[in-house]
Order: sequence, then structure tokens, then C-alpha cells
Amino acid sequence: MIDLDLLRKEPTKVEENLARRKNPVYVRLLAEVRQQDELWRASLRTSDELRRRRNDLSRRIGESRAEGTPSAEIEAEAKTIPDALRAAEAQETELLHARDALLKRIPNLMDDSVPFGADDSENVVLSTWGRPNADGASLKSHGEVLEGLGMAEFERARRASGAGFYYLRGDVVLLDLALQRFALDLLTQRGFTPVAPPYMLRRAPYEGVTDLADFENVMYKVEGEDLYLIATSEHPLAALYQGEILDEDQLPFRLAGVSPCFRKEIGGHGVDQKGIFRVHQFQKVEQFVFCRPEDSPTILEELRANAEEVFRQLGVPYRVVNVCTGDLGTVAAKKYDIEAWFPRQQAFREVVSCSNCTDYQARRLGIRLGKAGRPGKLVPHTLNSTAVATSRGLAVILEQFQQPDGSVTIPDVLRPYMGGRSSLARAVAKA
RNA sequence: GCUGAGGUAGCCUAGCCCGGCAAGGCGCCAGCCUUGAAAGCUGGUGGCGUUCGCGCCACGGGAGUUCAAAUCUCCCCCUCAGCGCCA
Repeated sequence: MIDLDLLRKEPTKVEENLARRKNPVYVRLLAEVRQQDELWRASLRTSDELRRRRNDLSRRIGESRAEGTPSAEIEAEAKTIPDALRAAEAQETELLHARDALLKRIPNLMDDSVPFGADDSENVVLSTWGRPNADGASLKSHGEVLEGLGMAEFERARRASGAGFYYLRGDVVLLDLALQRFALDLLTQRGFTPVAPPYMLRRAPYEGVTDLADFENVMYKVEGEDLYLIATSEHPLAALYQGEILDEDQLPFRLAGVSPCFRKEIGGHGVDQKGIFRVHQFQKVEQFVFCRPEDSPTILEELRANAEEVFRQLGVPYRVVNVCTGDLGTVAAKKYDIEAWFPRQQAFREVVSCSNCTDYQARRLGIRLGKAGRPGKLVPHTLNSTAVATSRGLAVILEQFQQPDGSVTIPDVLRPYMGGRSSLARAVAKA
């Protein structure tokens, strides 16, 4: 949710920013919010005045009765107020809700450095690391590599749970854990605190952290409960301090979330459909930061550098893109994607999303910044970035480091977490 | 799941039976005092609106009774304790 105060005081600035999205709906929405806000304020004055009158009369009734000189006139007037007030309040509440519903539909203000573009094809490449290997034709897809190793069950998973699910078995399970542990160690060395969050959230905090349209498309709901399976640990981490005042001297808070992620929407598949690239559940180590508003641009670069370091140490080529206006979504003010090189596909595919959400999430969650009991509260900024998601992180390792004999070389940095093993190979005895 | 006790400002607490402007303490901020600090003293310390005078709201949430609700009635949520169940 954007700052209503800013919208009132500097509507032109807000309008110019929204106009950069080249979607006339948002500029129209802004005008509607401003108009609705005026109506609400007028209505609030009406009901405030009625309440003031009621309080005044009630006080006088109490006093006059105590003195033994009740006034029939005053008591008669007092009786007329509840009905009038009920009507005035109903109108005021309706106008307020209408205004807020419109306000919540306005996307975050974008950073000036966000490039204009219609969709992900117009994201701007900022840098490339490593040398993308050129011939993919002879390689297997990561799904084929897994099946060749006897380390995945896709058919049986479909029967048990449906498309988009998988069983992993054998050493690749250890590789999955190794990848998470490697990323987590890298982050804790850089000042992050590991957090294992709840894997389900109530609806109210969920509405604070995510775009409502996405919410309906993506979230699994637990039947009969006000609970939703998390789509990423970003969400419970953002909700960690909802309704609280953060001590400005303690910030920034650097958190490393570790959790499974559940997503309904898996969309279309391209080449090499079988596998774990787009699935309903995966593990993820996530960076999440609460910080002072002036620090968020610097911290966004820090999070990007951390995520790049994960893939550099693994030895996976990648590029960084600055996500354009059409692909940015409503919550982030600026977003980098890191796209790893998938040699079989001869394509860069998204493995990390790194966003500065400025004050948009924190305001919706009622998180403030300052000193308890001192005036002058600000709204902190929140940022999030993948460190590694082990569906896609695994997939790219399997594809990148596959050997002609079907085995997979384990990246050096993961070997300490794999009991020193240097490769994944097919087990001799078949289970 | 059952029984009981609770939910009041950043924190802790009083008020609730018996309806009438939410009292006090801690913490924090500012001023006074001081070489400096502490202590002490004074004031401030939530949200919304505002014509900047002030007004309204806020006692877990909602509804009801009433001229008037922290207080009475009903529904719901949450926390804690004990019991039950349990990897």
C-alpha cells in the first residue's frame, strides 16, 4: 500500500510515477482515490460533530441528574442522536472502505532506475558471469539425468499427488540438503540469522505481504481453517513483526528463512518438461531484511551480491537482469532477477528474484519504525531475495555438471556437506 | 478437545460487582538543575480529522441495551495454566 499522506501532498509525483507503467488504469485509480478521500473526510466531520454533541449532552444529563435537576429538553434531544449517528457512521465507514479498497489496488512506486518494457523479454541485462557452454544437443535435461541416476520418481509422484510433484531418492536428497546448508552458511557468515518460519499463515497477514490477484492463483488453502500454505518464507518473515514498532537503533534485521514453498500455479512448460524446474513444492533459503528507508537501495545490492556469490561458488554461469516495468509486479519498487545458464536448454532461466519492496509491505502489515513512546514514527523498508531454491538450484547443477557416463560431478563447495563425495552415481543395487 | 484464568497506551498495572471525561508506575523524549552524568523537579509520550482553536476515536474484535459502555448482555478471536491427545 502506498503512502496516503504522500498521495495527498504530492499527487503529481505519484501520478508521474504510476504513468511510467503505461497503464491508464492506475492514473484513473489515483484520481478515484483522491476523490473518495475527500468524500470520506467530509463524512468524518459530520459524524465527529454528532459524536461531539452526544458526548456533550450525555455529560450534562449525568451532571443535572446528580444535582437533582434533570432537563427534559436535553434528554429529548439526546434521544434523537443515536439514529442520526448510526446513519452518519454507516456512510462514513462505507466511504472509508471504498477508499481503502481502491488504495490497495495502487501498485508500489517504482524506482527511477526501472527500465520501461512490456514483459520479461524487455528486462535489461546488467552483467553476465561465467562462460555459457555452447553445445546442448548432446546433453540430457536435468529430469533425464535424475531418472538415469535412479534418483527421481516422476510417474509415481503423478499417481500419488498429481502433476508437478516428485519423489527424490538417494544421494540427490543429500545434495538438496547440502545446497541449502551451503547457502545458509554463506548467509550466516554475512550476518544473517537463520529462521525456520511457520509453513502456514492466516489470511490477514497474507493480505499484507502479497498481491491479492496472485494470492488467489498461487495459494493452497487448508480446508476448514483460516490457514494458507506459504508460497515462500518471505511471507511469514515479513509478517513476523506485524503491528509492532521496530527499534530504529537495532536495524537492519537480516534474516535467512529456510522452508518448503508451496505453489498451485505452475503454468506452461517449455523444452524438457519433465523435472523439477516448475513444481508445486520446493525448498528455499531466502534472504529477508527490515531496514531504515534510506538504507534499502544499498541493501538491495548486498542481497544481489550474496545471491550471485552462491552461484559463483557453485560454478554455475548466470546473468543479472534489471526487471522492467511490465514484469515488475505490484509490490516491488525494483527487482533484479538472476538467470542461470541451463546448457541443455541453451537458455538463461530465472533462479533468483531479488526485490526492494520499500515501505509497501510494511505499511500494510502495520509495522512502524522509531522508538517506543516517542513521536515521529516511520515505516521501515523490506527487501527479499532468493539465496537458493533447491528445485531450480538442483536442476541447474544436474544439467551443468552432468558427465557423459550419466554421473554428476558435485561442486567443490558442496562436498563438505556430502561426506566428501565428489559425484552422484547410479547405485549398484536397484531398490 | 475439556476446564479455568486472562487480553487496558512501547511495557507493567488500577478501574469492571455497583455504567457518567481511562488513574498510576516503568521506559523513552525535552526542559530545569549540574563541570559532566545520575538523582530530583516540570512537561511530553497512540491513531484519525482539523478552519491549528480544537474535535473525534482507541480498554482483543464485532453486535446489542442505554442519553451515556473498559464497566451490563450476546457472538467470535487470541494468550496463559491444568487436564486429554500426540511425532
